[in-house]
Amino acid sequence: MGSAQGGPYERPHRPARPEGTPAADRRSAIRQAALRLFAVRGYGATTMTDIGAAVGIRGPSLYKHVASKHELLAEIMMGTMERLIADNTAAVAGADGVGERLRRSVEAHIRYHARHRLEAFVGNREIASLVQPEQDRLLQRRSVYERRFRELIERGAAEGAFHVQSARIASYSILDMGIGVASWFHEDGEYSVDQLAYQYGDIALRIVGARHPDLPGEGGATGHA
Amino acid sequence: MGSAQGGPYERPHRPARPEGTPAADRRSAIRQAALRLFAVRGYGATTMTDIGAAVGIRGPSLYKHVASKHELLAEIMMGTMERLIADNTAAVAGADGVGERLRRSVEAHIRYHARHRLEAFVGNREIASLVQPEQDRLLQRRSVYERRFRELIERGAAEGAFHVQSARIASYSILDMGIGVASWFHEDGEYSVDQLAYQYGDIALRIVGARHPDLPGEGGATGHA
DNA sequence: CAGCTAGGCTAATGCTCATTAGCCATCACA
DNA sequence: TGTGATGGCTAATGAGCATTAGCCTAGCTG
Repeated sequence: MGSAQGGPYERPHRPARPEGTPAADRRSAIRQAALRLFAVRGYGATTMTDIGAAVGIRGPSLYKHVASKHELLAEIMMGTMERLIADNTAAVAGADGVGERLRRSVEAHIRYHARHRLEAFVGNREIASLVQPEQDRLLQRRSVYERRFRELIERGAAEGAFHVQSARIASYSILDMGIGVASWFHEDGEYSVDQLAYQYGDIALRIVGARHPDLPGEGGATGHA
Repeated sequence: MGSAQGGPYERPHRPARPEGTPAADRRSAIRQAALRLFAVRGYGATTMTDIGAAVGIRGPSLYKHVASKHELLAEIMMGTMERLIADNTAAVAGADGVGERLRRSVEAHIRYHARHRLEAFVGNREIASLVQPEQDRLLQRRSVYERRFRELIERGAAEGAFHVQSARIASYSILDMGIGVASWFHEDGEYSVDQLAYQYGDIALRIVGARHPDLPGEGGATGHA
């Protein structure tokens, strides 16, 4: 016996569950592995065999857990967008004033892109790899997210708290600089996620021309808490 | 007669050169077509047949003009990076003072990302699709480009003209917001390339905490040096 | 007008993949 | 102890693709 398959291969039957691994764990391990591979090699260059190998099984066995490679991508990307929106909702809740709301929104944005850099990275790069019903849905959700920033800045400008030439451009520049974080941030780098979020919050407030106590401008870093 | 190939196909022999098309033009038409397709579908999802069809020939005929699909991508990406660096060099030449140098650098950065949005878009998204000698060379060139911004900001901070918490983060945020332009800019949109470049120049100066006469903001001109 | 070259074309070639089929061992549970 | 479900595995299947081979015509050159 040994290898019961009868194939010419030497590999013994691995115990089906190395640990106490309920089905859900295995599935999420697959998603994690796929995420890492999509981030490093790109969706198109990642094979089901690669993903399987990363969790210790063969490519075809993945189909016992996921419907398709596309489903994996769609799930990762949609999940990312939804969490971004949910984080924004939570961040903004109970904040008074446009300045505070913008700061919290930006901090949540940065925090997400730093903490979940792979998700964010893939979520931004692989849009063209999505197939049609999903691609449109994703873009719609993204535009909801973007609109929140734009409208917040428009409101701030209308109230006289912000001073921008274009709310649209201000919002894009703030969002895009956050997206960039996902491509260079490293956990063990110079700054912690919290420090990063705080600094980007300051930068965003500068972009919209808000004056606020923490950043007097001249001697900028001085007063900050 | 008609189709001299003898195949079962109905397609007549297209004149080899619809216009006065010297070899170089055909080659650059191919590069253009490849660029557009890479941008829209992604490198991996674009086939040689697609590229051929876009210039009116069959996939295999492309090999009379280019060595491989990879070569096309590498050429596009390297060319983009080199022009970005060259534009920066030209922009900065003869500029006095860190503020002016930063403004001109940013304007050139934005201008490139708006005018050559497809190149810039592909250049940023398809890094993982490059094979090894080229990928490293590209990343090296990119880090040269990034370093220019960072060092400029460091210098400005040292001179007391800029006020940033981190030159690295300031430079990344400026570069990243420019990269973002390539993904949403549209020639016939709300702003011209020049207007866009100017606005982003202002934003960059705000990010680095430079006071400057053009953008008083709310009493912003107050402490102006 | 002979012949070379450039640049098309079709038809292989030889992969690489995602996905499906069909088989089997383990295990929870009766 | 028997049995059904779960989750592995190998071996198709079928498609798509980059690239190569080999052929052919038109047009220039002499």
